[in-house]
Amino acid sequence: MPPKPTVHKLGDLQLQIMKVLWTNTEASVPEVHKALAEETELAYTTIATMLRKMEVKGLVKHRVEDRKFIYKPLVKEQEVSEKMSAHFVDRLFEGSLADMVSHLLSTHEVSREELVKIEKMVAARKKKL
Amino acid sequence: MPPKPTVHKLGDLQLQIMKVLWTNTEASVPEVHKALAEETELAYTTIATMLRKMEVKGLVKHRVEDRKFIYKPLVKEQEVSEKMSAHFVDRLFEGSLADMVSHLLSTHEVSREELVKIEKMVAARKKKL
DNA sequence: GAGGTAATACTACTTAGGTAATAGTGTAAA
DNA sequence: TTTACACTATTACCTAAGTAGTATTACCTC
Repeated sequence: MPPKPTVHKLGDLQLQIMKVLWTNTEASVPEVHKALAEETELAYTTIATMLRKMEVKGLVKHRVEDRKFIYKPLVKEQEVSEKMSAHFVDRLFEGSLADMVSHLLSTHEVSREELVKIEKMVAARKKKL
Repeated sequence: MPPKPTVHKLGDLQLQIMKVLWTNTEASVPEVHKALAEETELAYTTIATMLRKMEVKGLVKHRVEDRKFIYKPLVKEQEVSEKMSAHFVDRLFEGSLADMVSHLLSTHEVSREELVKIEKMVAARKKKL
């Protein structure tokens, strides 16, 4: 098994699959397929193949139970979000979080509630310095 | 020429190249190559090939001048950042800017200055609602 | 025990990004 | 006028993601 999967560049489908696994802690192929069916129209075998590839890559592992493959994540959601975010901020905003937020604020739809939430988080973070 | 390049998923190299073009408003292949030489060790032809591919994709166009290809961006930096950010926030945080910021704040190194900057931006944004 | 059903196994193909070697060409210098 | 230089053109590979068809297997039901 490969030790360190390069977790900062997961494809869209892989990420969707991971999200299902994170939410359910584990899932069989049919379960993943069903969970994604609402968003996309993918063949059953597509999911199965992808999971197999993801296992080779070290993102998930499986055990057999009841003639079914039960897949479990091998990487934490926290870690993936972290790596992906860091990579993204680096790539696009040279690592400046402020630039990123600035950009998002000026282009993204944001509700007052979200703004308040952000303010609170920033304030809290400031105290920790 | 393709009308709408899918601007929300540029590869790393393509983005680096675009950044050079945006900064210089336009650039020849040697110029791009030189600009990127500080960050990576890429063959001259790699840059040339990539620019050709990017032209096919509709990201850039070129004119000939003095026997050289001068490439110009066909998409604005603003637009690319916007699309890429939106896609990213959607993919990873189900579109919630607050979740994204929360995550970044808790995992990313942030200086006091950055926090202050963000606070100001949020406050300014709130007034616009 | 025959057959249907639900899984997995295998194989294959397409596309895009990335990387680069080699071949060709035209201009300027010697 | 020959050659070297600086570009572009052509071609080729590799990898990863995504997508899925076909083959196989095993179990369950009648």
